[in-house]
Amino acid sequence: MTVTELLRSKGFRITALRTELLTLLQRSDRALTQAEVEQQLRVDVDRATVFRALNAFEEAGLAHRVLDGSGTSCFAACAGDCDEGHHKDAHAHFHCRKCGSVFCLPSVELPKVKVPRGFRMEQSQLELQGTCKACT
Amino acid sequence: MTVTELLRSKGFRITALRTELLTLLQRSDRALTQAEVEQQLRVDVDRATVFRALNAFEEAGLAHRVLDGSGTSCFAACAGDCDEGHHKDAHAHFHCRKCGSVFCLPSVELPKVKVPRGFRMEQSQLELQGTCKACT
DNA sequence: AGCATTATTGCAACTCAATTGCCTTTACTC
DNA sequence: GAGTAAAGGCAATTGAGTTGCAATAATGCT
Repeated sequence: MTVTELLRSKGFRITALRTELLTLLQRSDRALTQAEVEQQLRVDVDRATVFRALNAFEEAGLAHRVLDGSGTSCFAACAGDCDEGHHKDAHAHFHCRKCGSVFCLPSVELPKVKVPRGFRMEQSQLELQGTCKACT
Repeated sequence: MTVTELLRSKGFRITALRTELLTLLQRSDRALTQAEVEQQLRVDVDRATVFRALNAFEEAGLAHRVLDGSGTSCFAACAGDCDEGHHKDAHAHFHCRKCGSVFCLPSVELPKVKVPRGFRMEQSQLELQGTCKACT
């Protein structure tokens, strides 16, 4: 599916920003913060606009959100089969301590865990920290 | 080891705040945000002071930091065998979606994962989301 | 193509946690 | 008890995240 088709299939309108934004996320091999997104976008947009677009993408299942080590949100395009509000990207994320980048590791699967009696688990994330390929 | 001995063993001075703070963290069954810590402390202290104390504890291996779902830091006392800068608390954390609490789950062990060639893993966290015992 | 409808955007203001500089206070050492 | 360095208080700042509202533009319909 093209970016345009993807956007349309979720009921979004086709605007310069949203097209560029989704393309950018798809082409990146790592998750980007909003600040990074703003720098890399060719179009000149307001922070609030990017903010709302990213949130809309997440809710629609076009992108998923990861918290980097310091608590800032990073976004990456979803593999493809995510639904509204339900992300099935069951993979780990790697945070580089040197450059701060967040990588998606589709090869690392999430473990099945048992939570204590009374708790009901709905989702899980596996976060790894270390040094990335480029920084080694 | 008593709280005082613990503090002294890490080279800290014995102050009212730091004693109370470490005691509070040890007695809590869940990780606390700085705001929660400030509310629960009997002594009246500045935010910056609590901030520095928590960071110092983390660096010294007395407490570990967990990010709650929204990016805020939570702190919990370490089990005991953590070193300066190297936390060995290999357990998962549970974030309740209703009350926002963060629980340590010592019973859930972290999986051994293989990272791609070129990456060097140093640490990992397993974060679970759902509904906690009290909120069910 | 023209028009109405409604999503999207820009602007501005605001929240809140996190953070820092600087000066004062105080716990610890000798 | 005096000196020293850590710890604390105060004030100001950063930066991400949010929101309301009015202006703009994409889409559907005729």
